[in-house]
Amino acid sequence: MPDRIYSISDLASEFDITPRTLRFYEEKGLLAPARQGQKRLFSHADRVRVALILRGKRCGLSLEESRDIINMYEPGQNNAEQLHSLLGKIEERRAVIATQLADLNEMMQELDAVQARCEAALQTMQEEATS
Amino acid sequence: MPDRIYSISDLASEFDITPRTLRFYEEKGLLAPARQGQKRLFSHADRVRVALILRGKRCGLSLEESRDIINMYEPGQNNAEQLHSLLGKIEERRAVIATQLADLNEMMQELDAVQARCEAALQTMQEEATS
DNA sequence: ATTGACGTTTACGTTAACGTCAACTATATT
DNA sequence: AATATAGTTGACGTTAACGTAAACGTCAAT
Repeated sequence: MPDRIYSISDLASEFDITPRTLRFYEEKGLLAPARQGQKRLFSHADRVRVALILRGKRCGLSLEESRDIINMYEPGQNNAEQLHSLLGKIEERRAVIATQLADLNEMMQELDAVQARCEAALQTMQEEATS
Repeated sequence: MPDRIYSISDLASEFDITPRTLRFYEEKGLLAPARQGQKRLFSHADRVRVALILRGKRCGLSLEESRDIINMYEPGQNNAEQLHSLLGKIEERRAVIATQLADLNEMMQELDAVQARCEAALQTMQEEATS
């Protein structure tokens, strides 16, 4: 049901955030849910945007960066200049992500090494205990 | 020269941060440079720690998280309980990094898709112009 | 001897991303 | 009608990670 409508607390509980957070995201221009009087009505598209924002956060993006990237996903009808500028931004972002991937892989390798040292130390302790 | 000594501005300019930042890291317990009177004397080991902190930041870690992870790298002489706890933390961190890697790869793929759409749009505009 | 470059501590200011009230509205239920 | 439930808009508080400014020490060079 892609045309389902979500209340603010529906989305809040689903994504394990507070209503305040969703209002804040709207205030910052990351969301623009429909209204019925005062109440916010979140669409499926809004829900996807929330998921993208949270993924961005997990990657260490600021809300502003997330907003920019999410806006990339909806090119709309642009002129050539805008498209070129967008391609440039995509290249920049790609570079950032590339170094981040490299950094994460490094950290992972080092954790492997530390883990190996830990297990070796434990092994040694056990051998000493049974000697 | 692994025994070289760095001034605070040496490291600041090398890593493109301010002296204030290095003092702040010390204040937060991430660094503990030697002193000669008032002056801080940064060793090669301190330099490595700074690099680790900054890599952590690029990965979206808080300073506290970076400090914890860096401390993992120097197990020192621990007892079995500490080693087990450390192994647990390593596993947790490994899981976080794994999802982060997945998130980044997703973002990268989506950027690929947006880029393709952009280039296609530009292509179309060019063809229209020469028709 | 004073200027300038570099360092120090102390302390207050700032931004991002919300948390936490308070006071109010609307709707549904008992 | 009164209560409960879910929503709203301010407005102020909070934490992390520094920035910025003041006031001072030190040492070499002019």
